[in-house]
Amino acid sequence: MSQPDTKQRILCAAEHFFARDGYHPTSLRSITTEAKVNLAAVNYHFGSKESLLEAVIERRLNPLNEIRLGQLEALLEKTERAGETPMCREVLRTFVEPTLCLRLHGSDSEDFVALIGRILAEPRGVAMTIFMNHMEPLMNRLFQALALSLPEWSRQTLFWRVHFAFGSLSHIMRCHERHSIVPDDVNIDVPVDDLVDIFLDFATAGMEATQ
Amino acid sequence: MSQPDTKQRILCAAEHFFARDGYHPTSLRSITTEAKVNLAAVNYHFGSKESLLEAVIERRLNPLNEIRLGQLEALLEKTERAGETPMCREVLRTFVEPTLCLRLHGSDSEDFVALIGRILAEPRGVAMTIFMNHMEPLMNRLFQALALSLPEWSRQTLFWRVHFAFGSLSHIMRCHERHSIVPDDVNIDVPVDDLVDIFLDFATAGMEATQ
DNA sequence: GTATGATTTAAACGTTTGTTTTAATCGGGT
DNA sequence: ACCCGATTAAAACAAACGTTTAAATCATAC
Repeated sequence: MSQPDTKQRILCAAEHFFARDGYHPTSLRSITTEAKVNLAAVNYHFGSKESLLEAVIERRLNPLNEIRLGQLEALLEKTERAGETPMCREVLRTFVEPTLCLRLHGSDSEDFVALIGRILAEPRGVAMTIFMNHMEPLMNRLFQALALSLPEWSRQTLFWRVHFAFGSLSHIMRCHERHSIVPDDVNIDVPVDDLVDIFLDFATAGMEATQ
Repeated sequence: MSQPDTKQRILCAAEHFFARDGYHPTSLRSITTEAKVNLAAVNYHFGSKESLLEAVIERRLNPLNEIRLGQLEALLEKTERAGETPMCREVLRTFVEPTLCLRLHGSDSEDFVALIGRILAEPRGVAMTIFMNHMEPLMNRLFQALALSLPEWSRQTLFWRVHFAFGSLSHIMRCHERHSIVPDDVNIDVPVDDLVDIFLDFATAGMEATQ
């Protein structure tokens, strides 16, 4: 093979454009031009534009969800051994920290974070079905764990608050671009660890709020 | 004029499709078919597809922001007369309640809420610039009011938390469709007033969280 | 070296897109 | 009754889209 990484180059270029411009506005021609491959390579290697999107999602989401699930199970095991109940903040952290870590410069997954943020914002989009299939087991486990850490709240209340927390998270996943109104004296480039804590302060308080 | 409401019918149909499918996937042909007008009517009355989007946004956003700003100014006047500081929850309410009220069945603005939710999720989209121009004055005023009600927090902290709160809000604006995983025993159709309170419980606690 | 399967290439495919054009039709003022 | 600007209608426009085709090229095994 003269260029053994054709598929990878397509995946990277597609990830880049899908994240920046969205799925529909991105043409296969712009992807293949950026990837320096022939136009037909997409259909040859992936079958269709939609299958390409699926491949882009799966390449990063599967490893990410394994990390998330691993951390969550580890936390649950640890607290159960100690006869304790997991803290809401720590449950959330197992989900949030691996996510925001991908925003690190040079993590080569920066685009993916923005892409997921966009997917979460397109309720009936092509990507949502693909995405949700890969998220459902983890989501159910996370919901269980949160119910364990917040036994005083009804499932109804819990559901909405998880919803809100995910809304917040998906919002900042989209926003390494500053498309919102940023006051002059606010620095938007905070280290990832700080951002995780800033977010967990907010989300944990929201989850634990008295009615 | 045989059909004096051609423009309005186009606006409604466009709002419907833009909200459901997004801006790019929606064709002018599907809009004009639904509106029962000729294809050329869009370009005749609005100039272009993008200008149509702008008109769709402005038709509802301007009145909405007037209500929001009116309630906010009223609150600030009232508390100032009483020599008090506005409560964070009430500041947020002036923004959130008029928004979620549009989700009411039969408010004829249900589609618009979902559309705004989508716009907020497309950082570099055509709609974002249009949208932000109309939001900036209100956003600045809201940020001022929140700083007043939460004097103990730095502008940096405040900024991020406003960001999170808006993320939560935009998320539920998109989700009168149930695209997320809903447990069987959770009823997603809560009255608007209840949803406002459920949201304000979460967001206020998040805004006021101790670090 | 030659045959073989995998990959790349260039070109064309048929649709669909937003927009423009040109003619037909309408409604109110003189 | 007639005219005129505003609106509607049908048709065509060029451009861009995802996909397919068929030939050329490559790497590898015999």
